[in-house]
Amino acid sequence: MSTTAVEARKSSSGNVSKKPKSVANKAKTAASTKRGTKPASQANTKKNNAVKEEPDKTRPAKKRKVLKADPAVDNATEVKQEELVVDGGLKADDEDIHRWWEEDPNDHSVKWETLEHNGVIFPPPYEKLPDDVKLKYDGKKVDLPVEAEEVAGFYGAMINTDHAKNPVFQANFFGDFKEVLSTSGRALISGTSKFIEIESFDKCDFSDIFAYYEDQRNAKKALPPAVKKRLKQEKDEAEEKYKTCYLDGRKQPVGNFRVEPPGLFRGRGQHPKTGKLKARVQPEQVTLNIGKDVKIPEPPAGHNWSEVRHDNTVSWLAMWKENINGNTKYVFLSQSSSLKGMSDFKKFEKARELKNHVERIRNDYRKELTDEKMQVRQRATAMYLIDRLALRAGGEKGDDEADTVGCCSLRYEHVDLQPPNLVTFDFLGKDSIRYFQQVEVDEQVFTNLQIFKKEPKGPGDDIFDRLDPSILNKHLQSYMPGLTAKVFRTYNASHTMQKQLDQIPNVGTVAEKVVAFNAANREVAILCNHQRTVAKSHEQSVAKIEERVEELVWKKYRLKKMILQLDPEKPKVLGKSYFADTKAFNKTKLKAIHKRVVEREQEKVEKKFARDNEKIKADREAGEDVKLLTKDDLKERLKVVTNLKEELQKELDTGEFEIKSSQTCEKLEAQVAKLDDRILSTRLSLKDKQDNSTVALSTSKINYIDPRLSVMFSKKFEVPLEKLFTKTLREKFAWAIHSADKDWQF
DNA sequence: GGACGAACTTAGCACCTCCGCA
DNA sequence: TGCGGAGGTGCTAAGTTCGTCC
Repeated sequence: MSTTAVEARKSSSGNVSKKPKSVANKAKTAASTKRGTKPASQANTKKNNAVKEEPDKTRPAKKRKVLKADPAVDNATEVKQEELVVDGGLKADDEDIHRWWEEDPNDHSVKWETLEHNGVIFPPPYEKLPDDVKLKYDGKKVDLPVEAEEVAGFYGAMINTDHAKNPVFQANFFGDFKEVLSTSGRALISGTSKFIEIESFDKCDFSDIFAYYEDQRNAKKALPPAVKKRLKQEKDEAEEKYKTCYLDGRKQPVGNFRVEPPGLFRGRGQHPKTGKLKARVQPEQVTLNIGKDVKIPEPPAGHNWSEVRHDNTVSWLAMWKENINGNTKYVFLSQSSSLKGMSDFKKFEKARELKNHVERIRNDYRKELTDEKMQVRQRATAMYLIDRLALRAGGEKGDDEADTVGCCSLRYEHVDLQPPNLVTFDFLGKDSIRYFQQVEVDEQVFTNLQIFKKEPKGPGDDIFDRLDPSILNKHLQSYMPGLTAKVFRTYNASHTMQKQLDQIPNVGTVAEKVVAFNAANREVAILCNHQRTVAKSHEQSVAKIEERVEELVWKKYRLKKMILQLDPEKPKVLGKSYFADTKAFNKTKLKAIHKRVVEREQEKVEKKFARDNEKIKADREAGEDVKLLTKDDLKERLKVVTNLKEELQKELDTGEFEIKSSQTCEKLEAQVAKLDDRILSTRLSLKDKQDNSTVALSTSKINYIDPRLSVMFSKKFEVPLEKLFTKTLREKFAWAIHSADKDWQF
């Protein structure tokens, strides 16, 4: 990915102009969006599907149907026990494992027969600030009604964040804060009955509130480990019953069983509503979905649920509507549940099915690039971009959302054309992540894009004005049931990973193989434009590693100088090139390195001294009869530093090195070789760090790369799966771990 | 056939934990 | 052994897709 893309990310606004509504002059001849019945293969959900379930002993064992017809899952039926050695902690012979992925996937959109759960956990009620912690307005402390104080606290706790510095965030927060203030009472000058009107954000001083919450955070951090452990245990115990549910009698983990706490909406990019008050959700707003004839969880005392449903065609356990965008929030099962595993499995099988159609689809869209009908030509061009660049479909967005686009919603200003066939894409995609790519495209694609940008179109106009995702997807369904634009992303990601893995030679250490695996993963992440913010400390830590490399090279320089000092004839034996780097340092450079090395050594001694004294202090408090270290002790310890300083100065002045009598040329050469190894590995890790600084590998690993590829790699290359999948991922992908062998192919 | 909404997947960030290095 | 930082996890925003309604 280009550096430019990264830089632009920092200011997520990018340089992309917002589409003026006046030019929303679309002649979108959208085809019918009326859809037929869901294809069986897609609407493919079923009951009795748990991964690590605790079987309900009261129920008869479920009948297990083994698939034979579907070649895609043939591997699943042929797993040998000994191949399960790297199965992520799941016992190979575990009879408790419900192997739903080996069962008949025929389905009728029923997700469960019985469902039992304990509802959701609500966030704790607001705790008032201590009396001495107040918002200051115009320099005066003010008393706020408790409702308004809570909102002020939301902002006050985060004044050190980038969000809080965003003017839109501030304006939205302040607007809602004033509204809460007007409905809940008025602000008083603290300790008086005098009202004060809060009208200007700039006159608000949240620093006391911030300091209070910061203290709370630090106090929590500083708790003794035993207390932390106890608190965690208490929390776990209180939450235990919400963490699991029973789906068709099998115990399943629940995902987000906590209702989202109130706060300020943290919209990404230039979201017009960022900073608005996200209201506290009351039980009266929450709808539960649960099986019939089971105990309905009690709402919190004095409250009622909005509704209790028994809809077994959906997988959510609870839902409510949030107040900012009117979106529905759901409580689902956890990623490691059978229900989610099943839909993951189906997603990847769908992508694999595309293999059988992709050539035909490509041939067709290549032909259609010259179609007379504009809509067909646009569709073919969009298909080309989705297939080659892994773009998202790109649905239309409203004015009350951040201005981001995907393929179908690309606008004039997002695509720059440089003849003969170079296209520059520059737009903000999902999460306002900048997509910046220069690509050489087919001549006809280039010509088409020129046509789609022709006058009278200008900035703000859609490139694909005859197209939207529903038209595109409807066309795709004619090739394969359930095929949508999104499937191409999964297909291309997994296909790329397979190709990359095929190129890795099965040699070297486990660590080397993991590096190669991650490099393959990185190719996929780059394809999908998965980025992450460069850590604030990144530059600093890179500089630190660079210094470390420089010092290693300097150490090598000294060793080689010593060899020459011991035996000036050595270049004849080892070759002149061996000593070439003894000329790499001039006096200025050496001085700088010496200074750094001496300072660090001094710092180390002083830190150790302080630490030792702290320990002694603690021992004394515990009643031990020990004396604190004195300034003289420190002086004594610092002698090592003084000696080092003198030794280096002498080297600089005379060019002569102090060599211990026990040293020999052979020993020094061995040390040089060791340093070479260290320099190489440090440089490699630095490169890895820099290559990965802006690329997020996890998103593609979690969502796009068929996990069976990773399992195959683990087994074929004898790399423990723990090196590729975290514990959570091993749980999420239990189905893949149990169904892929070393020969599995996407 | 467009608007809207439900249901689900995909996504990055923030916080926490734990491991390796000095 | 203590500390910093990498890696892991939870949270929730932001997408896609598809069905319904008018």
